[in-house]
Amino acid sequence: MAISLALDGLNPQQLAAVTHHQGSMLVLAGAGSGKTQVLTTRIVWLIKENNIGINEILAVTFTNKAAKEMLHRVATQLNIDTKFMWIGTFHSIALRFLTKHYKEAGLPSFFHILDSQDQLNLLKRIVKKANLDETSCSTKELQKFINYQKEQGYRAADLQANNLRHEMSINLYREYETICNNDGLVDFTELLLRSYELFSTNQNILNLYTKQFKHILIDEFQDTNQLQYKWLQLIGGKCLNVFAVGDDDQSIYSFRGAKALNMQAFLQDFNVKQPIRLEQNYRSTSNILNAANAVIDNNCNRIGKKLWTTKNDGNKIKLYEGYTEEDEAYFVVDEIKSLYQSGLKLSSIAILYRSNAQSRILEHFFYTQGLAYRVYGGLRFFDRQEIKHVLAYLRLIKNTSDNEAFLRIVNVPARKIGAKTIEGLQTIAATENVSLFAACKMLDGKAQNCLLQFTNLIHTLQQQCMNQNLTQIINSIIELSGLRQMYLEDKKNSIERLDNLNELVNAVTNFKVEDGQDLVATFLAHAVLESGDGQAQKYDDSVQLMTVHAAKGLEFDTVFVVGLEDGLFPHENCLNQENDLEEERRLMYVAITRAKSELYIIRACSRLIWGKRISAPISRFVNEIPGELINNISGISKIGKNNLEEFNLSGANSNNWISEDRTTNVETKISRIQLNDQDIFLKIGDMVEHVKFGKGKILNLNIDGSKKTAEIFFIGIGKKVLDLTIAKIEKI
DNA sequence: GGCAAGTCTATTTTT
DNA sequence: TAGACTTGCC
Repeated sequence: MAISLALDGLNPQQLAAVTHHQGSMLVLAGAGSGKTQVLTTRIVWLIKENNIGINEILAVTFTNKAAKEMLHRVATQLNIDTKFMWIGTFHSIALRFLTKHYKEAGLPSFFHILDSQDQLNLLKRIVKKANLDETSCSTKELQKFINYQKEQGYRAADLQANNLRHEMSINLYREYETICNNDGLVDFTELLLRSYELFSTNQNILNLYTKQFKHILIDEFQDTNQLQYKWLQLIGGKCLNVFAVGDDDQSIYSFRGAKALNMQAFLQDFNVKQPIRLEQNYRSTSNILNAANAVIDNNCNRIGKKLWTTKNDGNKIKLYEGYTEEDEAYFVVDEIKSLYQSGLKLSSIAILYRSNAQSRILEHFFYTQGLAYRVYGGLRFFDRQEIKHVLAYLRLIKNTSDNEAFLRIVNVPARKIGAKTIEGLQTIAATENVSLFAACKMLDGKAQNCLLQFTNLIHTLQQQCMNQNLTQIINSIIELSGLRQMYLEDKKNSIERLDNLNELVNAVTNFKVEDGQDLVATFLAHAVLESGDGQAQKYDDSVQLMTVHAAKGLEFDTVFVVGLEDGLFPHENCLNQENDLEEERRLMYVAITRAKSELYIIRACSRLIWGKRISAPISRFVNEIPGELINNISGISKIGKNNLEEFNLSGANSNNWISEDRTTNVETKISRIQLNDQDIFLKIGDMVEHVKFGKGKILNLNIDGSKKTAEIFFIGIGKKVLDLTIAKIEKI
């Protein structure tokens, strides 16, 4: 029996969690402790052993990736069609409620979900319309304000101004609400707030679901915010079988409202006497785990747990101290090359960094070394302009009141409908209380013809919608709107954008919905809620580059954590606040615990930040790892082991940031040198190859009349001063 | 519509 | 500082 086999593999704590009977439970699941296995096995156990119906379980996750993984595992263990199961992200579950009860929720039957960028664009227009500028009213701040209020459960009408600025924000919030209601738009937080309000004001509907759901399971509980918690209290309050899994040590999203304190509140509100602790780690070697434990031990605000393993010590953690960010990147890529040559798969290696900007230099070295890599993050498929344009046409076809969609595409491709015409339309729309689309027919003047052509286009597409499938509709949009032609003529990124349009057609063709669902609405929601992975090239075997945040929930054989300097990791903005510093430390904990067998921790003694060369002390988190777990391999630097002494990198041990003025830094000096009858350009920091000494790095250049010399560090040899008029070197 | 000049922004990000 | 993005001008 598959089910008993699944239980056989569990340790006592995991078994207790999986088979927990009555009442709510909190599971404190450490990194690598088999959390997902526990959640999915519990779902299977509930269905198979306790006769719980597949639609009587609600399982909520934070990311689509986690939801998919859960569905996949449940499907394989139960061999059932999981499409009727209530497994999904908070947002997709909320959407499901709202779609079903749109009338009670006060929504039109066809509403569109705004992503963060759409929300920001709309707010920009609102701010502009109110005759405010960025300096007096930052739209990003306004976005934060509105989302925060919604997360607290407040509508604009609930708020009372306590100063002028506050009053302005509230008024703009009110205006935003009005526009969203008129145009049928719902932002991310609105999905949650509106479904919360649906339940709190509509007892019948609430009863329907509190009766239906016998068991509720929540993953990554430490990431829940205030609204999600209140939502859960409403819907899970009567079921009393709420099973929450989380790890307070991996709470890294408090900057966007996550409250790890919800875990403590949960114990009380849901009457959990004794939480279950999963502390056995199945992922990392003992050395790696001990390092993680030692670091996180420095945090005061924790529920407290200690991970252990039966695994061997494994290798020590390798510490490499480069002298610049280039040295750091060079070392990492070179080391990965050796690992690859010794048989390691590239896809089992990850490079983790604190901020996205750090990937650039690494990418450069990967590129020059010809190693396959993949960067996570960045522009996602459904966020690309060409895709958003097509989807905006689709939105407008389905809902001509969607003014945001209208504004996006009315002049894309260009149809001579400029800012003045749009202003005219907006005036008519406001006075006549109609949509911009409807206003097109009312505007007289020069642009009338252009507007007519546009509205005719939309009408034609609407006609086609009646008797075409979605693939045909998307194709029609791309052709008839002129988008394909526009991108054909595009000088930049033409091929890429056309490829993406084709990819969109494929995505639509493969998209399936359940009976009774509105295909277009569902597809549009899918595009917003699951905008998909980064568009980085997918090689079968490539090194994975990502931020530590993005790495949560993943594991790799070999992990390089780079940029371990005070000011970068922990980030400068977090150094002064103890709470912030603790969150940074949790981030470090997440980074370390991603590694299964090999962990490299790396820092640069000096780094170019915002045009200034900064020398920062090594990250305090590195110092929190016991010395006996670390093997400092800086001595085998590919660029020369004496670098650190030679450069007298005082910053390495100082507690303050030392900033050197870039103008006095010789690194920018570029000299033209006559060499082998060929002109080459050399500057400090360049890598060169010498016939006899091999690879090296230029440390200094001395150009004095006809005398041209360079100080170069050669790998494994050390520093040499060479006469550039004779020396046989080549730039590499 | 295209190009040059000017402006902005550098912490993390899922939905 | 540098790159992305926006604005302004012809």
